[in-house]
Amino acid sequence: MKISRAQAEENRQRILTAAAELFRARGFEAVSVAEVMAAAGLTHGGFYNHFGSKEALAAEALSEAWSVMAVQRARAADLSQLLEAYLSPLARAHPGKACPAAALAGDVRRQPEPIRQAFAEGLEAMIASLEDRLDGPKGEGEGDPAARRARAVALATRMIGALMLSRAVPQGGPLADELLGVNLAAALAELETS
Amino acid sequence: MKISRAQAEENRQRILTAAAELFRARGFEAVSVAEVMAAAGLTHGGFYNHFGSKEALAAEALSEAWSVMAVQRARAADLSQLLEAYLSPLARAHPGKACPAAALAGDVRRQPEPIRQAFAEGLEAMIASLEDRLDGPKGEGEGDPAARRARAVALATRMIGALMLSRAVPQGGPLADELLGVNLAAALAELETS
DNA sequence: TGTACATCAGTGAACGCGCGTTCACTGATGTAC
DNA sequence: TGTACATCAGTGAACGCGCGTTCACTGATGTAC
Repeated sequence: MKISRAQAEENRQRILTAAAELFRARGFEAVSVAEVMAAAGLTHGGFYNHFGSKEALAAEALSEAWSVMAVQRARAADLSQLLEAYLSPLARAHPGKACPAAALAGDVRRQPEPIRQAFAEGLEAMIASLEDRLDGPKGEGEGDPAARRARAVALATRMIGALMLSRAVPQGGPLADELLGVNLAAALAELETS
Repeated sequence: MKISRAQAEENRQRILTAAAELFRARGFEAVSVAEVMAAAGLTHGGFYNHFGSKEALAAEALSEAWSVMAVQRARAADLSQLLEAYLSPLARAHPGKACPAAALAGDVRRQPEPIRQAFAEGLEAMIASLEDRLDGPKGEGEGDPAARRARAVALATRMIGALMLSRAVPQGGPLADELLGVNLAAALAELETS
């Protein structure tokens, strides 16, 4: 049966939202097209009415996930609150709803260029938004711009690396908590000396 | 044809070495058992004479890769040399021969417990060897042990996170080099203030 | 030491399965008149 | 506004393919005597 254009557009968005969560939760390769479609309440055959290939879906879903993350970042009151939410047991427990980089950085390396591109764009946005929030609430004593950029790059690396590693080691063990705790403390300490 | 026991043992080791490189290069799921066997110069049917399952191979191959890395760490003259080698374009270009954590941290999260266990053991060894090398050549002014451990955990996070991210973004682009450069500089700067 | 035979590492065909993608078909939607 | 028809999003069976694993078989090795 045909569906109204508005309904079709809504379905496309649901596929994208489902894919953004499933890919983050389980990786690009372990999630099938049929599974994404089922999560969106559809059957797999219609997938190619909306996307040219699974790869095209992956690239769009990654951008979608980054967009949602950017909104969440913008909502944070300040950098320390953002860090506490990012490096939290809650974020660790739900990769499908948290940072795309921490969920997919390892996979992206083996994916084709469009996916790498989408990944890099989101990462650049994350770095830029961290940079904006470094050095006090309304940029009083900003110092060297290159140094601030470097601090933002290093901070993003720490955040993403810590969350990834904390998820990789046995859950519930001391190392998993230590990875979050140590890196959160180090990041917060660096904020003080700005 | 049957083969001598020594030859069989050598074959097992060749499978392990091939797997350690292939899994790091392309991930656990993207590498087939047949491919590993072919890389070891064998046919796929004999695989189960040596390992109970692909999963068992993955766990052993990961431990194997960590062992080789531990030897390489021990060979480094000092921590700054180790950092320069770890965060180098050469290491980035050859994931199959470099750090298992940077290659597989993203995949390990979705693997069964034995693989997570092997991952965590190797990571603990990496952290411990970094800790040993912090605070000068022969531990003069070591300070608080908990603080030294925390510095080692944070340093490992930075190393692994930087290498992973540098590989995920488009190769040859400025961001890939910036991720290595910024984190290497930050790590070396932290070494000064010990 | 020599001989007969059991062992078992390696081979390659075969298995069942799930994947990405294709396709003929359906029928409500949207449009031409 | 009403009617006839073309469109096209969604369905579900089918495709070719590669995977992990199994299995009957081979024949040099290693052992019992």
